Amino acid sequence: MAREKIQIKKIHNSTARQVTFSKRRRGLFKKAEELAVLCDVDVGLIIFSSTGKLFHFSSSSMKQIIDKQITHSKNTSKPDQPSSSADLQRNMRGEDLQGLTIEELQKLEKTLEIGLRRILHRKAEQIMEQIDDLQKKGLQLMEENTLLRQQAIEMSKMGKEVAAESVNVVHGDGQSSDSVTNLSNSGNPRENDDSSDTSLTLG
Amino acid sequence: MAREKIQIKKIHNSTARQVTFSKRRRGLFKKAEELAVLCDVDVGLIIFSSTGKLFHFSSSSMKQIIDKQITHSKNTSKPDQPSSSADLQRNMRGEDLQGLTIEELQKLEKTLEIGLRRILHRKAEQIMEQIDDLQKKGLQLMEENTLLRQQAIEMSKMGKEVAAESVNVVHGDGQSSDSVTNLSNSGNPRENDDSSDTSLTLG
DNA sequence: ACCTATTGATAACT
DNA sequence: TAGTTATCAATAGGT
Repeated sequence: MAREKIQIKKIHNSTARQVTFSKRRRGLFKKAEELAVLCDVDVGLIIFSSTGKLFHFSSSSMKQIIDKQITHSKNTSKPDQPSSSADLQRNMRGEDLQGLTIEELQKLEKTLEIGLRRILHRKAEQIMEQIDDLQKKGLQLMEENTLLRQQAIEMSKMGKEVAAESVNVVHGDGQSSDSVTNLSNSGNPRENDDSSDTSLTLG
Repeated sequence: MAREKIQIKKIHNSTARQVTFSKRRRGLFKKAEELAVLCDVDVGLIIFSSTGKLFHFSSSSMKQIIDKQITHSKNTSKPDQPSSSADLQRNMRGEDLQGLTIEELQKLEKTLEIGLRRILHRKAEQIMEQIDDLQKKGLQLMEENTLLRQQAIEMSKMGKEVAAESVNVVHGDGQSSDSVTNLSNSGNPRENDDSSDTSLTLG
């Protein structure tokens, strides 16, 4: 949609692909949100880039709180119980239906439809919650990483100073810090951390 | 992006909202797929309409990836309950879903879908039975009618003969058949219920 | 559902 | 990565 029409197939030039990803991702998020607002629907959008970055948008979150209240308030009223609970439960599984009238079947159908709708809705919410969670954890880990890396650098400096004082380096076990020991990594070549708004990198 | 610029806020006219939903949903799916292909990324898109309908798009193995991530992160929390029969029944109604995992929700969904399918199947059977029944009764009545009509004709002939003899015609109303009275039932107050291709409505 | 004037998105370039 | 712009694509309102 621009200077030239393009074929919808993988862009092989990696730079161009990255640029297009950036632009189109924004556009997609924008349209997702517009749809959610205009039409009053729940929209969830998840994108995993090939480098493991996660981008997501979801329109429901405030909605969950409201739903919780509704679900809760529903429990206060429901004196309904025609046949036995066990019968009803079997009926809801589609068993022992032979004795039921069309009206009863219709009522059962409605109940299941509503239940199914709620379950689907909740499932989508759950997925979005999980994603939020992952994102938060990822960010925490990234911060932790940064901190540890700095500590490693400082330790490395201290090590050099010690070495300068005496050529005899005790190669013993008398290490002080504990949590830092496993930090020999540094083999982490990705740094840019261009993180835009909602991105998270999974190792 | 059209004849007139619009504000991004809920469309109050329900018809217009539905139309816009339809159009924009298509557009969004298209763009989601284009992004996935052009940039070689995994895209997952979930839309819940306000009527409970679910629309989704996902490129490649989104589902697996999400499930994996979720399963993995699940280990970090969740006390887990065995869940009583009463709980299950509420869950099947779509209530108290907050504590359930996605796996549990999925299982519930499957159970309800199967139950719903069976109920619809049984309902269709029931309806067919009733229709058969009505048809039989209808045929019976038609035969009975034919008979009665013939009798009427004959009576009429006899009446004419009698009339020929005497101008006094007896205008009797003597209805014979009994089964005709019960034919006005089928009172079904179900309303439109637009969704659900699988529903069967009796007029 | 189809049409089309208009707005919006974006490919190529800087 | 950000900004510009010519061009293509999406779509709001109407039929």
